[in-house]
Amino acid sequence: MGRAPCCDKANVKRGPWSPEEDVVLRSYMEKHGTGGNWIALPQKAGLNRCGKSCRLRWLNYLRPDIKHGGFTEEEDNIICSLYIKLGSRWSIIASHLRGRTDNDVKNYWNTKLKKKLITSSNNDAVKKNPSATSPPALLHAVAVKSESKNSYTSDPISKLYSPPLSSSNHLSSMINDQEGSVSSSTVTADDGSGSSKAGEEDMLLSEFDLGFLSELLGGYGDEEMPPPLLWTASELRYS
DNA sequence: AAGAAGGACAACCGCCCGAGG
DNA sequence: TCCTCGGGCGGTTGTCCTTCT
Repeated sequence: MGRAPCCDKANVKRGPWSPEEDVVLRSYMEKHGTGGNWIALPQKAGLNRCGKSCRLRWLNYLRPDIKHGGFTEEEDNIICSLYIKLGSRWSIIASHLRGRTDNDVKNYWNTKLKKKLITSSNNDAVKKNPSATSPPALLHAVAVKSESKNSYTSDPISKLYSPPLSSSNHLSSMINDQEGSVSSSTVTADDGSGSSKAGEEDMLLSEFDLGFLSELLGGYGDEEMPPPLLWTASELRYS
């Protein structure tokens, strides 16, 4: 028996937001902030929407200083490098890019960056070894994933690159503890069920693959990452 | 010109976790 | 200590737009 839904889905509007709804939500947020409760917000604001939907709309679209599209080469490098180090921890990756949201980064990765990486790898592999007909296994895994609808747990690249973290608390401390770099050594190899051994077994990535990817990406492969650009509470609440 | 296919991205779903009672 | 609730996250789906045939 699952938990009760956060709202009555039959009685709330779903789908794309209208400009009118955006105006209502934005003006309410500018005047009151979230009030510490997203679930109650739509009722207070006079919106016939789920609280989570309001939250998502605000964080990913209406929030001030949000940038859409136009990812720079430098941002590409940061995203790729962090993906190598952290896996699909989009919120953390997004925190390193001012004005970018996790959803934005995730979409960008899934639609463009992943393909770009695969293309680059093919070209590079051919340059290095003309007789080679396929990219390294790791990048092949990306290609496999892009063609499948496998779940997260069976995603080969997630498996390889995503040392499961024991808790979001750990992630927060990881971010806060950073003094300008994201090190793979700060990531706990833990499968989330208390077995670190399983986590270690997941670290199947060879040095060759990591080196290859770093070389491929250039930029931040083995260098220090720029510090995360964390949003302050006031920025988030906009109150 | 019309339909199909693919790309981009907004939005939803379901799960996990921490806080608080 | 247990339970409930809300926030947050990552994966997936839906929709619109553009390009191709």
